[in-house]
Amino acid sequence: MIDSVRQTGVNEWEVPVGYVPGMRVPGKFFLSESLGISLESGAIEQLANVATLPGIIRHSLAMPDIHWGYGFPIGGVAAFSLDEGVISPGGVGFDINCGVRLLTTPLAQKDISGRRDLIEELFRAVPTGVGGKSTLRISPPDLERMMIKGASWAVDAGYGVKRDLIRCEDSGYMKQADCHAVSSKAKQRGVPQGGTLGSGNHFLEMQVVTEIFDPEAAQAFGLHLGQICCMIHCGSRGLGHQVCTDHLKLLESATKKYHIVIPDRQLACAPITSVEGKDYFGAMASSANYAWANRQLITHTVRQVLAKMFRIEYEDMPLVYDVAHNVAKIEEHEVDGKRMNVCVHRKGATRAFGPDTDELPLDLKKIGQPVIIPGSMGTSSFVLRGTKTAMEKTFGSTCHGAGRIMSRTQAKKSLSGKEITANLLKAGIIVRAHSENAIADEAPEVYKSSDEVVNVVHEAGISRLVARLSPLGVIKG
DNA sequence: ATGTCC
Repeated sequence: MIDSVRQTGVNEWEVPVGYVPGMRVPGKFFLSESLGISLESGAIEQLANVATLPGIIRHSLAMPDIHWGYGFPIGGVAAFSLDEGVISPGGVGFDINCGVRLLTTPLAQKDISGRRDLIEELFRAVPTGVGGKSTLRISPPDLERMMIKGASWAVDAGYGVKRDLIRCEDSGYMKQADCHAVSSKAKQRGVPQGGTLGSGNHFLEMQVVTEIFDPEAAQAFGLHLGQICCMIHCGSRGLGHQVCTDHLKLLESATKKYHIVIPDRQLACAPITSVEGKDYFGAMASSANYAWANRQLITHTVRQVLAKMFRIEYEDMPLVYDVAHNVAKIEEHEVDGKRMNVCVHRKGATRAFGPDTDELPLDLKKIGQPVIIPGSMGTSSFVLRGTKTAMEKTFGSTCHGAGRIMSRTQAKKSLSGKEITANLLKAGIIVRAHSENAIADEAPEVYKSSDEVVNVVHEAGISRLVARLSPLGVIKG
């Protein structure tokens, strides 16, 4: 492990104040010894840099999928006081409300095994790739509604059922959306992309439940062994990216205007109470809502395809849950024995609220929030549940996925997409993408093992394993 | 992640 970092608990490490100049609080991260081998010192420096920001509460945190990112590390969590704290686009990421949802079906593995026609049909129905255009007709007024009402716009417009909304984090929308803070350029990019998947690590995957770790929680989440599910991983597309780009520029000036000293330009930020901070928050919330509506639109398309192909009912494909893993939110947490509202940044980290949290629907209150963790291509995904320990240690947060260990350029140089596709097919996994290139840089070997990452958070107690899902067919950008 | 450089 890195010098001066010391172990403080099971899979729990502390970066002391003084690791970089100006730290206001220590850093804390969750990692096993074996994952420590691929830990980048630059990511720990970023974790420490975040601890210098005004108003940060308790710790700058990182999850076991930590890696080097823009300003903040990916896998980072940081909570700020509403009076003295700042908001930073680097703490949210470029893909605002990148997230993942899990849909169940009444199908069993034998129903879809080897069904290349299903994967082809999904690939045809759900637009993918960089600049992928929607087949739905989203008008500019629809876009405004998407940004204000999120998933509930989609449900009201007929793209889903009411129950979907109570199975989304924040019911699928943030009330602080402010469309006026979203540039016309961002809106222009958003209109044609409603209901599209995107590229990179985004995917739509047919999976089968292959292991149940926690029968009581699995039952409450509507999951059973051998069941076919569909996982959807995507975000706010060009709209969120443009919002991030626009506001980074504005916040770079605001950082100077408010005399905030930052150790890295990429930590551009503004007081949460400032006009610049509020504008970014409003634009970010609008993008988050767009992403929730986007995942809802894709869900609708998937349900239509499955209903038609397998003669099953649209209503028989309920949502387990939908989580955001790139977002900043105002949440109530206990700080020094007092309940208070704080601004929690999660960048490549998932909310994991424990049992008895107000936000949870009644039937999940005893169990805790479902946490959906996507695996990399060809590897397992997981469902976990939030815990009281997460509420105490991580502002109710856990990991978000496997975490990249090889750069995209390196992967394209050393791996062949064709070979990877053939190997996956041998393992019974059908992959469909626009190009071989899109497959090479998403190969299983460019990511940390998702098994190891979820084991770290399980053992540390900041979420608990519920079920394992194995891939059968995947569509990629 | 991203109309992978306005």
